[in-house]
Amino acid sequence: MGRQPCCDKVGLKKGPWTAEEDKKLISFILTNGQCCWRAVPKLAGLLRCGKSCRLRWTNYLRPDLKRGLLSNYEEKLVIDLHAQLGNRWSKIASHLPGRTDNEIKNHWNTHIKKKLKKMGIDPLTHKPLPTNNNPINDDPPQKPPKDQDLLHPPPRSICEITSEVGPNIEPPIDQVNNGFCTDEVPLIEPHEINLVSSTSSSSSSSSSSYEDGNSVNIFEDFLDLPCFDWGYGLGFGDDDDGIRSSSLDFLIGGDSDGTQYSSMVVDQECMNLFELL
DNA sequence: AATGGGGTCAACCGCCCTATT
DNA sequence: AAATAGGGCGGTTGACCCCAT
Repeated sequence: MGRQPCCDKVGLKKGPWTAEEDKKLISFILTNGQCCWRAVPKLAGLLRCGKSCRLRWTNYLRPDLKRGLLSNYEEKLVIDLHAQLGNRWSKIASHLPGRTDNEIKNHWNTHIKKKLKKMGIDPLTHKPLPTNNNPINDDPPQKPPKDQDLLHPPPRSICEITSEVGPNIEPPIDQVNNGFCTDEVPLIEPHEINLVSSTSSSSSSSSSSYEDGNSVNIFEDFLDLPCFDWGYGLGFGDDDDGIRSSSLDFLIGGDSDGTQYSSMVVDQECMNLFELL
């Protein structure tokens, strides 16, 4: 027989997460690490589906997430990667540390698509839009490129396309990124992780509004919690072979507009502890 | 001030691949 | 090998916010 069902979905809560639920989930994962998601709601005392917990964690609560709009460079990288990978958002997100597939997908649909169309570029094919009276359908069914297509990209360089995006766009990725092609974008180093914790109420902060109307800065809670395992796959110095850095120190930082900085260090002892879990 | 429309994004749904028994 | 569940992923929805009228 197979595994046990994920959840029976009976009596489970749906909709926006409350601050209380977030705290429970965060403290559970910080204490126990990411394990079997099916067991998480039960063990954490949440009336949520394990899947919902996973989504909440990966898309919102993960401490290594960047918040706020994508930079010009990130946007360009997304366009570039989308030209190669199609709507494989998770693959695209894996090249942008601190960004989630959901976030990139949303940004694509709400910003980039329009931007490209405005510039006469078909967001699906990344080629110039036809100029005849046969405009491209808004959302025709899109086939993801086959692997062999990825190996043999279209003749027109995506750099040619993305270089048309606008005057604010940065130079082609291959030049900016120390000669890496987009499939070789290096993972961010632990010391480069910069978690912005703004006290403003803008949507680009780490604050979250809850259904009860409260707004909570999640990272304030993190600072009170012990060191923990970020788990594999979070991009903290993990390379493709699963090798982790011996320590993780990163900033919960800010910028020139007065946002405070503080640092959190996860040392080897802590890492060893969680190896055992 | 009211309201309608558009934009944004967190969260859910359902499919599919992989792992497990 | 087959059956089944877990987890990941892309698509979609709906609530909220902002802005123009």
